[in-house]
Amino acid sequence: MSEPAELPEYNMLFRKLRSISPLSEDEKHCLLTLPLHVRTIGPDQEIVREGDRPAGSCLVVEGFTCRYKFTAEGKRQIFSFHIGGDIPDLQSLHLKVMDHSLMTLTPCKLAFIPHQSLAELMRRCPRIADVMWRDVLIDAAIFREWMMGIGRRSAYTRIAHVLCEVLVKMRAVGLANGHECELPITQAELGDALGLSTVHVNRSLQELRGHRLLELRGGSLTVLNWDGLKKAGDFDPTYLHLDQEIEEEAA
Amino acid sequence: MSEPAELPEYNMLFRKLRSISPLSEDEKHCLLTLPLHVRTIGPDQEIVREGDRPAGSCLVVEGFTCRYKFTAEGKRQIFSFHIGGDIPDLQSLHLKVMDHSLMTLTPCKLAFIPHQSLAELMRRCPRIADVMWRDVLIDAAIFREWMMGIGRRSAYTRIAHVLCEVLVKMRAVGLANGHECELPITQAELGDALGLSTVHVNRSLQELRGHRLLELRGGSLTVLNWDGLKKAGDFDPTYLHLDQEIEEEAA
DNA sequence: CGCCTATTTGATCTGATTCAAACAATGTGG
DNA sequence: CCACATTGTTTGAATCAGATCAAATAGGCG
Repeated sequence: MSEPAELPEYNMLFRKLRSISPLSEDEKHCLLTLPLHVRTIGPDQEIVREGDRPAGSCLVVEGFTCRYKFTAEGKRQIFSFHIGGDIPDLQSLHLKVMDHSLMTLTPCKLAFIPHQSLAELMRRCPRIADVMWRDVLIDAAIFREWMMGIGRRSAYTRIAHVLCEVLVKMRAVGLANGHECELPITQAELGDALGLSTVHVNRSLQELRGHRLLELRGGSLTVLNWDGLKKAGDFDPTYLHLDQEIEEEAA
Repeated sequence: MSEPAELPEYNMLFRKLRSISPLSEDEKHCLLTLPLHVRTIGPDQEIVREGDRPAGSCLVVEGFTCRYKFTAEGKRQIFSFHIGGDIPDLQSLHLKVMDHSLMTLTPCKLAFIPHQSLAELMRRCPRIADVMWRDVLIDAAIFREWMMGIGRRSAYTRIAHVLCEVLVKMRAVGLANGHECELPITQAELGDALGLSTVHVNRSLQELRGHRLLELRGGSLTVLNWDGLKKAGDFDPTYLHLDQEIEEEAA
């Protein structure tokens, strides 16, 4: 029998929670009792739909997913991107009806966790419940930051900002090497996330490239000038509330 | 000695929590053990500042407050408005450093609650902890909805939407009579919340008035045509996750 | 190779900003 | 009770960031 801790689904969950707050051995053991039902899904598949009442939440093990909703006029707003370790619909544990949808952007490995098991875990291990609290609060902080971008920053700044954010988040869970990471997101999707048209995303991206701040091709992001990009994106990672140690090694 | 339940600070807290989920008598009693230190503050006063590490959270008893942050170029984004019963910085219980600021918009009565007391309450009364979970998750849902507005809806729709939201929230805690409520918020503040210039807020508001949907003068909002305003604002209150009973009586 | 999806380019249009000034309402001190 | 200061609302004109429309390229991949 394989060591459960070595299973990628538990491993990603550890790394994510660890990026928020250190975990004791006890707490890790506690986590290992969580039943995770892994499933592989193709790209552009709905996971949960607005109006659903899911009986469990899903952990992203591999791939990229996003939350979104459509306007009455059929315009899409993407609220967040999610990567390995994230539990995008953790909220459905407390808010029974989904007020937005969830889909894959790339092929994904997802692990489903029954709400009951989650609730039990949090009852048995309050420290883990606290980390989950922190997680949903950080989520909210990211929403605020995106709001700030969409409401008050230029397209150029906004794009730089979100790319900084993605890189830092990827680094925090060990999915980036140095200033490079996977980013298989189309310009149209970026636009839907940032409240911009595809055309304008394309042009602003060209500017960022022109300023030698980054490269973004073939589904992968390379930051050429981290300080420059941070400045261009008005990016200060405080709002991500990463654990101090993690944040420092990323500086 | 006066009945504590009659004190307005506890009363507002009850009403707010009640709007999210029904409370048992036991739970109400539990709440009454929370120490609330009431303070009166003038308008446009900072309550907590970005970077602070508050030792308690504050309950709004009377008046209007908002969360906000400034861009590097000095543009302000308001993230949310808060009314009686709200605990705008509940998050500081779990995220020690504030990533945004909090200020009063009008003269306010605020009640401060030490984090320690809050934590104890939630430990002693898990049902109340659950309601608080729901509350911060609803907060996040409102952020998403605002994001949607700023990113994808026209100025006209956006303003209609936020006014619907305010009225529903006021009604939920008993601060509105019918289709009328206090709304002592300037057009500049509305603009900072919706990512619009004051001038454009003014013009869109005139349109809404012109369509006989509402009146907004002297710090008070009157909705003349609720269905019309909902439609104009692409407003569906699902995201507010109000308790069913409350939602129905507001329909 | 040919199909499909994503990126890029060009031209035009428009919702919203900016700047500037007038106007209204409210409050303050003499 | 009035003069004046302050803050908020309204109007007009000019400008611009970003949208839209349309078409050309460029990649991937069966």
